[in-house]
Amino acid sequence: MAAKKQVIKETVGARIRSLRIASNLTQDEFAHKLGVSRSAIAQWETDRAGQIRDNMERIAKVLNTSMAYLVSGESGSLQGDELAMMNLYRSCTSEDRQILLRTAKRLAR
Amino acid sequence: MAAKKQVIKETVGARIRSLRIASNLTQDEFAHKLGVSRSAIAQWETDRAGQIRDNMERIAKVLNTSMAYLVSGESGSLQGDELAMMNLYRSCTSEDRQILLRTAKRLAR
DNA sequence: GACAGAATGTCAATATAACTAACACTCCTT
DNA sequence: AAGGAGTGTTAGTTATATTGACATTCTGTC
Repeated sequence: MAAKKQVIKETVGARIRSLRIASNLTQDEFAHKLGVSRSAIAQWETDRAGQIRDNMERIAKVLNTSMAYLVSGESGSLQGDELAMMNLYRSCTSEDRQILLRTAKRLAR
Repeated sequence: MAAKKQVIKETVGARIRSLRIASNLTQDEFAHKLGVSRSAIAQWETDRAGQIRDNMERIAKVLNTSMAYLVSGESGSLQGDELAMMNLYRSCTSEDRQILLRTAKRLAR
């Protein structure tokens, strides 16, 4: 109810828009991929409405990012292929993680 | 009773509960700090209902954590073996990165 | 065990936010 | 000027978060 004009420049909407454009998607195409209306996208990107969690997860997947980045904008958050690599690594058993680490050590210059 | 394995809480609710208890707060005290009803807390922690963004921000503040962790269960910064893995990955050529990704895809369950 | 008080779980009803559909506006291109 | 593509905006609807009341479990104490 209180006025909540954010001083923070980087908003969730700004990050969504930035990543959508980086993916060469129009709002319409993006909406179709997510299964929501285009006007919902427009409102997300202008921070007029939030997103329920299910949609946040889909957004992160389609834009190859993490919910953590969308929500927080933390620069340390992994993106793209680095995120994919870490997700795979985390879903491995500890034995397989050691295999990956050894392989990476061998390949790294 | 040796060192307890650090387990990543699976759901948002589990993480909220874990942090609330770590702060020695009852649901009632927690609700009062946030300005919401106690039953809302109970439903968050049992994943019967989500939280709007404003409340997520307050939750993170009261529990001394980040929205990113609450939402995704991942801390913004990498640590230990994960950091080692990512450093190695980053020092690989793009060809070798592809190899690592393929290997990880094969190993991941 | 039985009781009381505290803490939490559950459910119907309500409040509020997300979402849709329709329309408006701005750029381009012809 | 007209039309189309892309996006912004608004009112209305749908979906979800939140509340309040009641139920349940847990923890001591007798």
